[in-house]
Amino acid sequence: MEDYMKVGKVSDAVIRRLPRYYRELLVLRTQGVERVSSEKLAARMRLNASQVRQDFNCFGGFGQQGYGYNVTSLLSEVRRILALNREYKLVIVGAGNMGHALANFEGFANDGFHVVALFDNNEALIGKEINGKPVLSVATLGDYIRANGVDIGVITARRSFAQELADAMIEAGIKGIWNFAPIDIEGEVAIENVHLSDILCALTYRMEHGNEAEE
Amino acid sequence: MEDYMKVGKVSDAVIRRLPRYYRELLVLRTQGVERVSSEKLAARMRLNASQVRQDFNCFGGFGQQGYGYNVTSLLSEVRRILALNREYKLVIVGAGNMGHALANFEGFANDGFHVVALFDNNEALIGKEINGKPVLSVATLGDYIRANGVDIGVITARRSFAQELADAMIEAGIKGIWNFAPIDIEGEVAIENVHLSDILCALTYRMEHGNEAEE
DNA sequence: TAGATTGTTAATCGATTAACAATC
DNA sequence: TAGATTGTTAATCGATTAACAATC
Repeated sequence: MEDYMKVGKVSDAVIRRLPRYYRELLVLRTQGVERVSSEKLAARMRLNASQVRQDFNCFGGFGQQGYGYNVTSLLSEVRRILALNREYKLVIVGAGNMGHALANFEGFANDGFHVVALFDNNEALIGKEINGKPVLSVATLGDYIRANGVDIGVITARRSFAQELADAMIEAGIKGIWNFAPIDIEGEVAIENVHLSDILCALTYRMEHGNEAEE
Repeated sequence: MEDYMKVGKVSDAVIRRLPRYYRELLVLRTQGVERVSSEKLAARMRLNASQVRQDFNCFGGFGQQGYGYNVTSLLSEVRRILALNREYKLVIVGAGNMGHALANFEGFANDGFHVVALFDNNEALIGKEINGKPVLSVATLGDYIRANGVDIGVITARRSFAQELADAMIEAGIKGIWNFAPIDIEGEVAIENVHLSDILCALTYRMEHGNEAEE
């Protein structure tokens, strides 16, 4: 194992901040900023400078005393830590409105995420194309994943199908699942459950109870 | 102020769990379950029973010793706490794929969220309808919010417009903002920033580094 | 009453923040 | 060298978990 792979158990809070660092560093690079101190980066992100240094030091010493962090090299370290320095094949299961939106998601463009196909059980959709990607029958999902080495499965199907779709994809060797159905998918791969309704409810809570604790 | 309104400062972690309780209680009610103990509820949600009791006791004593919690009445308490016992008017700013998907979002159906209009600056879209809702010019956004008492603004516009759209909506008296643009919107109202790319990056992190710390 | 389970206080654990020696 | 800023240890803060008296 390479030296830079030796990371201890990293807390969920740190993992959630990594993509934010990545995003902020992209902005800094776009602005042509060459170096940044933990203090400046923290101020931009409304974090604490100690926290920024602690976070990066979970993975290695990327800074230099008296100088700070080189934006370009820190960016490339964070990319590597997030495993964004490779390509991913995605399938979207459920070709409804949400599946449609994700098939056109610009956020995929930059970071090597390639939607290779959508799946649905609606005969009217099967055989069509969405954003140039074929819509296939859910019956062929497992075989397609195996045959094409698909990495990530995105679930936008209804709640009642979500877990069995996940099981089928895991069985077929998928590495990660990004679930938008309103149920907590479980399984022995990396899973991110996104509950849009939950976020909306948190919003109404804050609208009602005041906004001090915002994010 | 009513007695039940007296809540101290509630941590973000608790607020994030409230919608999950709500969702789980809806399932229990659907299954016809009449009462539930903190232990059973915790087991279903993979939480700790103490935590469940602590969480509810931020807002009041909803249980009964030796009995547990009545599902129906707890559900109605959580609904009230989340401020879901009223109706909300929403506008969606940005009638692209994501705006389109949200205009059709089923999660809105149950909980009194009503999308009343979409806004875009694309002349080709203005005047059209999406899911029966008019697409209007962004130039009329502020006036529309004022005239119709819109509660929540959903931003699915591009990054470069997002903050100024938020500012305009806040100026017009909006109460909450649900932002999907890849930037952290700031303002003196309740705001939820959803960064789908960030979640996807957290997924690839876990795919690469193993899944022990999953959610 | 006896059993169950809450509400609540205390203990533990982990994450954030502060401090500072190391060093560029 | 002097100044700046890291990496890292220690202190603090807050959230989670355990324990148990109260009570239905």
